[in-house]
Amino acid sequence: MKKRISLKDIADAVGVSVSLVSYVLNNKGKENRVAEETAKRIREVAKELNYRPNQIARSLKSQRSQSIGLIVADISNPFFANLARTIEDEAHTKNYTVIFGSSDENHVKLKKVLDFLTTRQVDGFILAPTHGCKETIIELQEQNIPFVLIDWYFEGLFTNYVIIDNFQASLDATNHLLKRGHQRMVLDFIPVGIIHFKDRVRGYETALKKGGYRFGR
Amino acid sequence: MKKRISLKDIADAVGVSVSLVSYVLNNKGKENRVAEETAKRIREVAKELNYRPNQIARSLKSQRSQSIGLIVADISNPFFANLARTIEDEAHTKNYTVIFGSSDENHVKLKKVLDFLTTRQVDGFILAPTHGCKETIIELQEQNIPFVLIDWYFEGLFTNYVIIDNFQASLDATNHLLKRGHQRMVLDFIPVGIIHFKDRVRGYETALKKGGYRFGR
DNA sequence: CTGAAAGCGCTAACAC
DNA sequence: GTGTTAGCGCTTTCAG
Repeated sequence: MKKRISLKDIADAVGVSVSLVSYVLNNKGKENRVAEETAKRIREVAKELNYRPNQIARSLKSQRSQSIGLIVADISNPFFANLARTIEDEAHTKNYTVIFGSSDENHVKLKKVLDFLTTRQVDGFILAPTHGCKETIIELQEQNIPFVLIDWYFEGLFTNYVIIDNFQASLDATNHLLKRGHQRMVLDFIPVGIIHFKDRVRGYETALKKGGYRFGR
Repeated sequence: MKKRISLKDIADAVGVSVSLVSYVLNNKGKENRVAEETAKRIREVAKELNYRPNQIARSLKSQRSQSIGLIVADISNPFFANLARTIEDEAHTKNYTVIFGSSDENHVKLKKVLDFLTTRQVDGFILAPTHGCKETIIELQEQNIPFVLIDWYFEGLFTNYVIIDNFQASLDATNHLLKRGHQRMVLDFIPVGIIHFKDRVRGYETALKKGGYRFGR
């Protein structure tokens, strides 16, 4: 039954103070002029004892958890799963961990998950908004927790977000169809006033008008 | 710029000690006979100030991070993404958070991710082994970190694992084909000595023999 | 019924 | 060059 090794264990083994060990293991030894010999001993013992820093303690001190919360509608949805993978890779290279949560497109659940992860002190969120979550987003802003929205944004709400260019995509799609000679088409969408649907309608309409076609609702 | 609210903030606001606040907010007030009136005040103020416990501090004290590491080959693979979702739901109900990592079926990367998450003090792992990771698994055991293997296990290694019944599945599949009148079939598999492939061959062979058919390699 | 204080593992300012 | 100490936010023992 091995216990986890702490800085103190190393300090005791080498016969120095914890702070020295901390300095050396964080490579701050240079500036603090730690004796090369001591540094070497410390590094050796740390390795021998298989020391793993305790990120929790570190986080408490630094006030940064080095983790981000990823909230999507459903992590088992391929679109989000792919996203998750990319985010994971990027996060890991920056020494960040990613904790995920699914909202099921339900703003009540979204809030619950957000709260859950906030308690875990995530440093920020990447989240896919759900219908009706505007209030929650505003609260997030007020709490000063960094976040970026994906796949969706709110008109009149100043937030970071990354989405596709719905207008351009719709424009291109319509033009593509027109070019192939299709003149009668219908744009199907959910009429809930969501910004990206508006953009898509606009793209569709623009392409039609530019081509000299009729646009009706 | 709101700062995060701590127990001390509440204590100061109410005019009591932090310990009292801690008791009340953890519902240990009953046993410790906290005055109903005081308890009420504390709860009110906590709500007003929108207090969120700091799980990091809690973890440092309790030595449990309330999080589990999920390591799969690739989180964007639908099989694993589905698994992830189920695990997430279950974990959240138990007040556990799940941190994920992908190994890309590479045992070197697996070890790296394991190490990364170990530093974060996850309480345990759910992991899909990769080829060649036996050594790493043994180290995990030696470090006394709880884990359960999924989709794969090692012969001669005493670990928890959850897999499908490869033998039965293969037996059923073979029987199904035989029943439909298919007598010439071939079982294709990767000959790397992985336990579940062995089981599948065994199921296949058993079905064939039982049916009185020839089994050759 | 309530508070003081120690300690979880780590960092960093400061002292020697 | 190295050690002491305070403190991150919380829980919990022990006093009062």
